[in-house]
Amino acid sequence: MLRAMYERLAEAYGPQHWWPGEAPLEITLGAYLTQNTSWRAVERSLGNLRNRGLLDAAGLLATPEEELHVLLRPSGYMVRKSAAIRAFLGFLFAEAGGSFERLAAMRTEVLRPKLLALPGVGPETADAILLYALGHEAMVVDEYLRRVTVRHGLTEERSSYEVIQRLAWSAFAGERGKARVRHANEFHALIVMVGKEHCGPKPRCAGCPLACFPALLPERSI
DNA sequence: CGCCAGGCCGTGT
DNA sequence: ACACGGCATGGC
Repeated sequence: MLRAMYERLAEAYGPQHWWPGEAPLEITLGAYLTQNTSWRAVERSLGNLRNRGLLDAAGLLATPEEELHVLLRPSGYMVRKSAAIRAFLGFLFAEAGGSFERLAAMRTEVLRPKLLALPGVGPETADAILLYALGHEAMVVDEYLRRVTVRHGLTEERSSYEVIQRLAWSAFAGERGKARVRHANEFHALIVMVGKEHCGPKPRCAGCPLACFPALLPERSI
């Protein structure tokens, strides 16, 4: 079922190739800043950093907290996000000498728990960093994917992150290695695409590429 | 004005 | 383990 949805979305929206050529630092910052926040607001904050030449790990770490608050203000939660980003940068230097390449060389099973132990990093942020900044085999689960699976009768309303993640991976059971990474990358990007347009708190099913997938529970509105 | 946005955390049960 | 409120700002 998930595989069919994936292919339908890919057909409808085409290749997303999220964050091609973007530096892993900027991707990581985006992963933090977009928490419960629109991407437009995130771009403003990233623009502020770029204008100050602060898309740089060492430079960011040397930036006073209060200045960071001002720069990150447009994307909200500035106190928490500033502290969280600084904590990550400290981790990056302590663990990998400030090199994303070296960080990426760590095994996922080792790295993921370390990321989750950082302040402001939950499962979605950890997996987004692993997948999009570090190229690991990670599957990102977000509110949109949760709604899609619930509204199609595939998961319970209160399913855990892990349950939804396993279901999502079932779309790529036959894939290995780089192909798996590529599919996970596209899958989350496509879910966000369809999610923004059709999967808000109130579903907007008109014109949705997934509308042709009948809900397994007839009384549930999709 | 009210609701929402690509979550996470501390607290109380 | 799970539910709930708070966190900040901007768009519509």
